[in-house]
Amino acid sequence: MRWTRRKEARPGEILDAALDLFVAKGFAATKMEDIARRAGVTAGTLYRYYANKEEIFKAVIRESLVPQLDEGEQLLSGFTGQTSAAELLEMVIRTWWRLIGATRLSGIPKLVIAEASNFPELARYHREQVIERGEKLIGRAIEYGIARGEFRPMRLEVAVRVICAPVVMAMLWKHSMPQCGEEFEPEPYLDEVIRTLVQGLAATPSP
Amino acid sequence: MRWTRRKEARPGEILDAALDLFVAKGFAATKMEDIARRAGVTAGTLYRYYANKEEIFKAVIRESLVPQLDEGEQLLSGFTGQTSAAELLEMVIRTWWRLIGATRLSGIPKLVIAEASNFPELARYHREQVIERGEKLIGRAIEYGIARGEFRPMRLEVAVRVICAPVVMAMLWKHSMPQCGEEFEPEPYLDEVIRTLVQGLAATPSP
Amino acid sequence: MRWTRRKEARPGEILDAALDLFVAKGFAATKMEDIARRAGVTAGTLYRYYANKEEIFKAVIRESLVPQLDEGEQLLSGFTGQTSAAELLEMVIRTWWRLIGATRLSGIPKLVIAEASNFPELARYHREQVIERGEKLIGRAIEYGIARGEFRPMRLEVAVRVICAPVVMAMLWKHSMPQCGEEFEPEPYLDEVIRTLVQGLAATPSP
Amino acid sequence: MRWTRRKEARPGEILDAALDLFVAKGFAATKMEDIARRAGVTAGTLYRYYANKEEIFKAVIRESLVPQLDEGEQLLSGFTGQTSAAELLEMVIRTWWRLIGATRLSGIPKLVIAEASNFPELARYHREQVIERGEKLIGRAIEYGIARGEFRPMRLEVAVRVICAPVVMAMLWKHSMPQCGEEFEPEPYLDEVIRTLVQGLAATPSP
DNA sequence: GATGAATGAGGGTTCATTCAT
DNA sequence: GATGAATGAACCCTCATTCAT
Repeated sequence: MRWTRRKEARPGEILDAALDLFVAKGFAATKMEDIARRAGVTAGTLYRYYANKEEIFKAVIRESLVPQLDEGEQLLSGFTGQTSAAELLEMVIRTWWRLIGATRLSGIPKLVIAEASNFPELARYHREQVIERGEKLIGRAIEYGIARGEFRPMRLEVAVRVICAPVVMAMLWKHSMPQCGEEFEPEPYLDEVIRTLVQGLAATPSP
Repeated sequence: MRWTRRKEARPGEILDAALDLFVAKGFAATKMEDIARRAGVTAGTLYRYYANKEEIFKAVIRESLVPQLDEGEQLLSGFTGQTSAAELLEMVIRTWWRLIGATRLSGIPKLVIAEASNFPELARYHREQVIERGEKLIGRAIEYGIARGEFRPMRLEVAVRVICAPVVMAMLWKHSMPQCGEEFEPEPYLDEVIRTLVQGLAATPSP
Repeated sequence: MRWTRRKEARPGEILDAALDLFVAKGFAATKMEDIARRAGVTAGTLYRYYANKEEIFKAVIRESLVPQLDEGEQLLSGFTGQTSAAELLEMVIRTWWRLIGATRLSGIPKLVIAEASNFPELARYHREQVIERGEKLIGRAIEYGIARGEFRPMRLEVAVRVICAPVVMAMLWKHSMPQCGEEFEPEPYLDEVIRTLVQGLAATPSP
Repeated sequence: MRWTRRKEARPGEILDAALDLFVAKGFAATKMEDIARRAGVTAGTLYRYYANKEEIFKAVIRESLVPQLDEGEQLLSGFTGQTSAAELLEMVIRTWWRLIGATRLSGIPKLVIAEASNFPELARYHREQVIERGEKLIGRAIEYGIARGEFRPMRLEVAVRVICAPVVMAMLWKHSMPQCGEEFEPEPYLDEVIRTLVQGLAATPSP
């Protein structure tokens, strides 16, 4: 048959294909026809759902990361005062990795970083919708640790980045190291990251 | 004669211009004519020195970081057994930032990460010539710390990445955060990184 | 049932919508979907009534002017020998303007002139069905004037064009001048046209 | 040879080709490649000289009509008070026809009228650069005639249009009538136009 | 050695048209 | 009879690359 009624499924299939290709080849090197073929349609069809390539790019970010963030926020909102800050921090990082880092979505940071200068509006959108919310989550964990005396006092926004950096890097490495024949094992790396951060942020033990 | 000097200087001027543009706009969005104009020549001239755009890209990556690494290695080769591992680690990170992070060269990691899949051969080259040497430098500092009992025992190649991650991220943020109106201040961030790493890697004090 | 009526009304509604759009934007710039939307149907439906865009265009031209011409001919057929040629000429021009010039149909000459080379067959049809009949009408008025000695002798087919030109131009200006911010007032213009023609065609008064 | 140094000749050749095609087929129906082929280059080359199709359109109007208008103005600026207004009017019309109507440039009005709605800016430019100057020329002739008592008093801007209409129509007919197998002979038509206008505008002879 | 005019392949996008539902 | 999702052929335009000068 020429077409089956999948109007509702199409946008998702398109974004799915686009995410794979953007992540694999970058924005500019991804051709509309490639996206179309992978989504099982022809190039013209893409334009029924998205005005142009850039809109697809934006939709990919919007539709894929934001829901994961919602879920992450919900999962982490329920911790009680019985959890130690160290446990909370570990939980945040491991949840982050499970929901995003271990999935295809881990390719998005690479995309956003690489294309930030060509699509500043997109970078801003990503910052507002994804980064700021994520940083808030992490910020709360640190605040909690400092308040409890578990973590030493420090500037919140700086500490947040100290924690984000190794996780974001893990996502980037996951997508760039295999290209040069190197393998990247996230697990031992993340274990060590968590250990180092927990110990590194800890309030110095009173003698 | 001035031209002779000019002729010999050309390749460097071209790579100089190309680095600026690649870093600012990415590989695909950088036009040959833009490179030419910025290098003070016309498009045709580029082809006297480089076979095509990809070769310029590769040359930029190849030529730019290696000399800095040479200098870095030399600077750090002279430390004596009197330096503490913590001091050494700080010195490594601060030197890294001074020689690379604080300069235009900080834009290269973004490029390599973004284009790793389109230029796997180049990614491999960069890994061998830059990353591996850098990791070796850092590995030596960790080894030294472990041997002295200052740092707790850990898998070297993992620890190396734990240290690299926040510094590389600083370079990436420096080039992507301004695009979304956010400012990134490397100094307080690096201070905190160093503090956290030093404390986080330290051997736990015997009670 | 309403649909039956609807079905019979459809072609007219389509041509109605198409006329508006063709006149406003030209043939090429008018999209099938725009026509459909304005006619209250979807694009696919147009093809139940017309084989393609060209056929719609042709139908628009064909169907729109001819009925008006019929009416015009009828109105003007009844003049008696008591009317002066000058009066008759004025009546022809004013009727022409009232039935066509003052309506949407005034946009058609622009269309036909612009697309004559792309649709020669249509141009020929328009000439035969519209222009020639119109010219005949005017020709009769002139003949009448010459026969009565009111108008000086002249070549009929030339005189006809001398009379048509200012009226056709009025229709063209009406549709092109507003686009450049100029307003076109047909009434004073037509008054002056009539005055000039009546005096200009008059047999020179015997001294 | 691959290319001969004709940088200076190219723009003219391109506009030449474009004018022919625009006049023959309209703006939208003229393909960039057609223009290129007729100008003896490839499509890409057009973009070295003009940013896009619309710019070519604008350049065609600008470069072709304006110089003719300059010449026309100069030719007509030298008439003395000895010339009768009738002679002057005839001279204006015949000069207009000789410099524009009898040449390829006679195709431009059709273009402008047809595309006025799609390119309002262009229509405005044409009005300012061409029409207004032309109307001024004609306005002066009428004023002169009224001042001398040769022409009857009338609103200048209306009279100007009464005179322009038949000449512009001649240019339009010249380009649209051949498409429907009809031939248009400008000479007898213009003779009659002039005769009618001169007589039609004349002050009525005192008895 | 340098220029820059010209090429031509290829990408993004549009839209008349088709046809399964 | 009507729909509207999908197609695919063009078209405009870009730009890396070439090569006569």
